[in-house]
Amino acid sequence: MLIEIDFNSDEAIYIQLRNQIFMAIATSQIKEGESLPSVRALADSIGVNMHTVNKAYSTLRQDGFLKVDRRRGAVVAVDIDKLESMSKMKAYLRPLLARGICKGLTKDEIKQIVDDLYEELS
Amino acid sequence: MLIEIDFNSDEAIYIQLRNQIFMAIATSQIKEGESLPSVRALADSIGVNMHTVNKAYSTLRQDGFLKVDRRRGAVVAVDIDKLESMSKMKAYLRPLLARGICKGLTKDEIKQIVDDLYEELS
DNA sequence: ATAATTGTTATATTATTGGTATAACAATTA
DNA sequence: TAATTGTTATACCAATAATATAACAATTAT
Repeated sequence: MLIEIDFNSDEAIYIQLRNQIFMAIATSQIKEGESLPSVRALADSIGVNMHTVNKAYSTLRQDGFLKVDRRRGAVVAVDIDKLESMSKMKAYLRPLLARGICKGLTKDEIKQIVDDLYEELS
Repeated sequence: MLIEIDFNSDEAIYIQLRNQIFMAIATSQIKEGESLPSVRALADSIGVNMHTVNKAYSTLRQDGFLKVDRRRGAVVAVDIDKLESMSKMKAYLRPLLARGICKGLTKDEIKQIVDDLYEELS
């Protein structure tokens, strides 16, 4: 798994990590049932503290993307709750779309971006 | 202008403020050329410190949503840079869509949410 | 059986950020 | 002249992000 952290970003490291794991799962670079590296191994490989990785894993577990097995470590196991996912997506999207609308982006332009990203991520 | 702050939210107050101003501009509750309340007046009306409002206004100015006129205060003046807006939108959307794809949301379901939000925000 | 590795938890420290509290400044307005 | 504007500066407190050790029980490998 290829993880790239920008240490000059204003985005927290554990958030960057979480986002890249989102993308790795979406693009099937990591598949359902497979294990992620151990917190120590991943921390070592990207040069951050173990707890930073642990925090990313913990939030992913809490949000239903991983299940932790004592034997196999952090295993990809996505808990599908469509209603909740739709609701969260809408809440996250609302201020973003409002921002775009202010900047004159049309509905079709937004949908085009969605198409592009789906192409990129699937 | 109706501003509602959730003091129990984990979202920073100045971010909540900024997002609601995005939405107020998008829905034309505040129109181009109109002034926002003074930082002190708005701070008073929602019960927060002046600097919290000032921070929201400053980021909005920096991102090209307001221009500050010594006489008229913070005036809505959206600077349209479509290329940059598209680029930012794509960057913001990427981890969100990755998250949605992991949760099994289809392209059409995302587009439906975009439609709903455009209906709500325009 | 022993040693090593797993996720997890606990504590402590440092730096940064968010928010508040005063206070002052120059420019503008009433 | 007095009041209000955005802006800036300083200080303080609380929460968060990240690091550094350290230990624990459970599991795995030797």
